[in-house]
Amino acid sequence: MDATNIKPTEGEMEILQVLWQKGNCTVREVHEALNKKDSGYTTTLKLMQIMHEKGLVDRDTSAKTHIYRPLINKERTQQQLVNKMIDNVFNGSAARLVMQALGNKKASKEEIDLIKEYLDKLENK
Amino acid sequence: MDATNIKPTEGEMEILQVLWQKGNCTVREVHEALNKKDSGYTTTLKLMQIMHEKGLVDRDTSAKTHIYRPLINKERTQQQLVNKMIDNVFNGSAARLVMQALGNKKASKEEIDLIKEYLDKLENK
DNA sequence: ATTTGAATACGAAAAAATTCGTACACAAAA
DNA sequence: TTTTGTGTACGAATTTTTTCGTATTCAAAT
Repeated sequence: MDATNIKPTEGEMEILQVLWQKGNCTVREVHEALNKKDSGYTTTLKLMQIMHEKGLVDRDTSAKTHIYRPLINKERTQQQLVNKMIDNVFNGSAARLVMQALGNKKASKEEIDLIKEYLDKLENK
Repeated sequence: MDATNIKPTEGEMEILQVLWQKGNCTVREVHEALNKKDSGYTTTLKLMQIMHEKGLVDRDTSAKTHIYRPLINKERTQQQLVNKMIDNVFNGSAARLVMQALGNKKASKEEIDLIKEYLDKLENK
């Protein structure tokens, strides 16, 4: 199966987040990074094994402790999910999504400036 | 059960979209708006009945054909989902989400201008 | 050599979400 | 009146996702 069009589940996304951020990881590292109090180590392990089956991650099994790394592209995956959300939640309007995202308390002054910069760049080409 | 903190499933979101857009609807109207070739009428019906149980929608059963309307707030729900995505997919950065959303082909010149306007408004207060 | 601890493998249970078959109600058309 | 079409109700099957129990392996500490 080709991983290009695969939509990771929510749990898988959480794991991918860690892998994208920290690079190669053991299962334990991921599990600890997630800091899940509500599910055990073997759950994370199983999830990562399934992700391997699906082709979402690769792993090095040469040592006893396996090392996982993401196989799918971060930006492309994010784009897919954002597009899906635009369609699914904002009736196809990217602008609406953006405004909703900016209207919340998570958007700090710095972030807003960053975006203005980005918009200027977008416009000047 | 209080619907405030409920996270609609994907299927439920699709239905809510229609209800938010069109206002009061029959099941058939929703089903047709969704234009799902892969699932039947009773599936949509059942989903909407479950949504009623959960308190996501209300319905008028006085006539034979029931009329459904959304009970949860569109903006608040969108906000919840966006926040979740920011955390879950963009490591907590709203700016990243926004840029990803704007970087795609769905963001037209008009949309970008809209957002600039919005940002100016945000800044001037 | 034995024990202990940390790791994987894997089947299966549990939970969540989706889908559908079928029964039944009722109004309108034949 | 009978038939037909369009509804709802609702249990159950299916599918997807998450969770875990248990067996096993292996290396390091005792």
